[in-house]
Amino acid sequence: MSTTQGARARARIEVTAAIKDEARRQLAAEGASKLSLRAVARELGMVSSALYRYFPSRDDLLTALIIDAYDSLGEAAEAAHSGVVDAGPLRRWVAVCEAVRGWALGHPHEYALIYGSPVPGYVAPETTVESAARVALLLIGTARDAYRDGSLTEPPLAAGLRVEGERMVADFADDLPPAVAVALVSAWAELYGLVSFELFGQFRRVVEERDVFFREAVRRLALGVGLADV
Amino acid sequence: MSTTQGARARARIEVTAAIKDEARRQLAAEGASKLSLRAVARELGMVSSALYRYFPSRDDLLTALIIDAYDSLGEAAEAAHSGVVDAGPLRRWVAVCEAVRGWALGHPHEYALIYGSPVPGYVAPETTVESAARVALLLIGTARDAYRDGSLTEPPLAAGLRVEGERMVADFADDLPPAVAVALVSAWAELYGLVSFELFGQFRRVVEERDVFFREAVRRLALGVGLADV
DNA sequence: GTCTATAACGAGATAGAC
DNA sequence: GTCTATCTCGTTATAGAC
Repeated sequence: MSTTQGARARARIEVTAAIKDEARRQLAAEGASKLSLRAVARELGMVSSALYRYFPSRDDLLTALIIDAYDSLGEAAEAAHSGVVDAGPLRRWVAVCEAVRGWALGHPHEYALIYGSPVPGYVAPETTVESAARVALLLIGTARDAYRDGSLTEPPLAAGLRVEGERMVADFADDLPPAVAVALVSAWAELYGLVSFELFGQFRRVVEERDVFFREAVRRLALGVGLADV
Repeated sequence: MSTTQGARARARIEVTAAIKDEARRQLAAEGASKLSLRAVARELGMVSSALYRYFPSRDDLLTALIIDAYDSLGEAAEAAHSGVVDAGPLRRWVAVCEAVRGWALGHPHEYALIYGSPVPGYVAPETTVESAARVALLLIGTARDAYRDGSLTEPPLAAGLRVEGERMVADFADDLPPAVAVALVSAWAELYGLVSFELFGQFRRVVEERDVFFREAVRRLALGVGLADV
């Protein structure tokens, strides 16, 4: 009995994975807005109605792909971070940023899915936020460590952003000074600007030495947050 | 005779504009990858083959929309810049950045077309680069003016980026020091990271006071390039 | 010469009856 | 779960109106 259930559960997991793999292939070929349950089913030799046992709608399949992408990116960033846990905050910051870029270059279509144009008619549910936050948590962590060991230089904070900074601290950057929270959010967005421009072709004929260029750019972002240059 | 030609030319311009308007409407509703010549024709009461007199292919229509978007953005940025030509470089930098953001918020789908995920199967031709460069030229201009009037503080340049910086100077940043060219390119990409994150929903529950947040962020970008805080 | 309309192609999506 | 009839699409060839 339990073996039957186990086999059934295993089969379900396998089919779910096969569906997502095929969907990812279509994502790469046609773009997220053209993702079609029917086409996925056809490619897998299933009938479209069978897919609804695994994903109740196209949007649910999309959501699963988005969460997978955020988690895959998050794991890559966390792995890179673990590799340098003993290094100083700035080196860890750079390692996380380089992992983000590396993952993006290796998974361009999944990157576009989560950080590119929104899919028309699709709104991401709350379920995605936890996975989406993983990279940001690592970046916040490096700043927090630098703050705790006293090596962090608090950046200036415009008067008009004091309240906003305090709200940020309360919401997701506990312990940190408001100025650092504000700087972190800017640097976070700017990091993805660098990655997106490279990935989406805006650096063509503009940046050639992309590895060094990126590393130095994210180093400067870290300095802007207040991490020490050691 | 010339009036006939004029009428014909005028009609052609009007029809071309109507096609692009309708295409933009579909862009907003369905996304670029689903843009369909037939649907555009149907909505305009034309037959699909008639469209080929105006755009030799679907990709050419897309290209026209992309160029229009870059030009519309460029004009907005140039207009904002003209409004503050007499101000210092940093104020002009901020004005240009705010114009970019303002245009993006007002034209989200056209922004997604030029700075969002690439359209699968479409490659932008060289024809787009001139229009695409207009904002960047304004930003470079502010740095050049600051450099000429002596108010620019040259940012540090990593050893590994010297050659790259010199190439950038030769390619598009004549007169400027290599360190400034490199910093400009980073700031340029980072600017669009800020705009994209706001527009694509990543700031939901993260940034609330978006006007002030953006202004202060792009001010910091300007300082990173070396513009003086006056 | 400039335009629009008809018709058709091959490919693919879709809805519903069975 | 299968099949079919009917849609969509980009694109081309052709014919005729202005």
